[in-house]
Amino acid sequence: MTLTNNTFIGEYAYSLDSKGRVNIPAKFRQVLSEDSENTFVIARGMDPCIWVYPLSQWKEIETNLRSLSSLSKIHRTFVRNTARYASPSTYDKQGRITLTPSLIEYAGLEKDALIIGVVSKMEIWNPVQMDKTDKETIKIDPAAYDELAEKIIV
Amino acid sequence: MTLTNNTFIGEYAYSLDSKGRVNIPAKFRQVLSEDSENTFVIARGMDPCIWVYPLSQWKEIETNLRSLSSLSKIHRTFVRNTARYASPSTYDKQGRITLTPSLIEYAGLEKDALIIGVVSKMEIWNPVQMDKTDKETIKIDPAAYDELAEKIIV
DNA sequence: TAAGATTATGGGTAGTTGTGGGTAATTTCC
DNA sequence: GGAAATTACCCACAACTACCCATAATCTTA
Repeated sequence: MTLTNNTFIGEYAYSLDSKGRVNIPAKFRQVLSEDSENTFVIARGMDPCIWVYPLSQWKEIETNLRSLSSLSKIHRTFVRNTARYASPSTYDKQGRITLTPSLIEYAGLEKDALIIGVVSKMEIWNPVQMDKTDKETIKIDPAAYDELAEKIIV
Repeated sequence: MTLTNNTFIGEYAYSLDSKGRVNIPAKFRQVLSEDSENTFVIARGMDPCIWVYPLSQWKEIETNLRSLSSLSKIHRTFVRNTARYASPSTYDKQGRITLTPSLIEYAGLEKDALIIGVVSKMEIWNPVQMDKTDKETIKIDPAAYDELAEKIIV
């Protein structure tokens, strides 16, 4: 079965080893496009988790960041905050990437790591934090969902 | 793994030695394009930090500065302030560049130096100053910030 | 069901990287 | 021109990282 390139769905439970390595689900590695050269870019997520981009996708973000002028304070700040915690990571022969201590701390990762495919990228969560975030999410305003409905069909 | 030339991301903690030298992260040296000949240009940043450009990129900036007319006061000032404190620095066999006393003072650098890749160049900060700036950043207009994020982030 | 292939996890090792300091060459200043 | 200070270049060591191999668990296929 051939799935769409660079499209990640599903949830996987892995463990983080003492060297800060996590496995990338085999299915995700298989759909990673050739031009990403076995490499992902890890970065801070908007939620307390790690975002993992295919390299090719990250390069597009870089291109967009380049278009922002350093003369503008808000642009400078945005570029810095985005690039600062990002780091390329090529998976090894066993299919693992190495996370940076800074990102491990940011996501509050310990032994268990939950990898979730969110279509264009993936997220790495501490399962405990994911639960907590789930519960908070219930409180989301239903009106916001209605607004969404106008943008996307499920 | 082939990363994009002259594109710097990530954060690194280094120390400034008694001779005013700092290490350039190995990853940054690896992506520095050939035509920069192991050389960076250091300059005053808009924030209290040092901006470090690949030589090749700095040459482009020089070209742009040439195009600004000296008839305009703001142009004159901008060109003067940009050029004034700029200085080329080739890294040694260990990968270190030497900073000028003037720039070390401007950035308030002491023992610790935080090097941040901001895509087209890098920044060298005193970690304490970076923290302070981070906290001030919270005051930035969140709506404008979110708007930027929507344009850039995937 | 059994055998083979793939996948997840742990650990060892050689090469790379970061840091300190030394020495020779160059510049500055009297 | 010569002494002092500065700069550029070199070596050495400790820490770390990338790469490799081994093993157990899981999945695939005949």
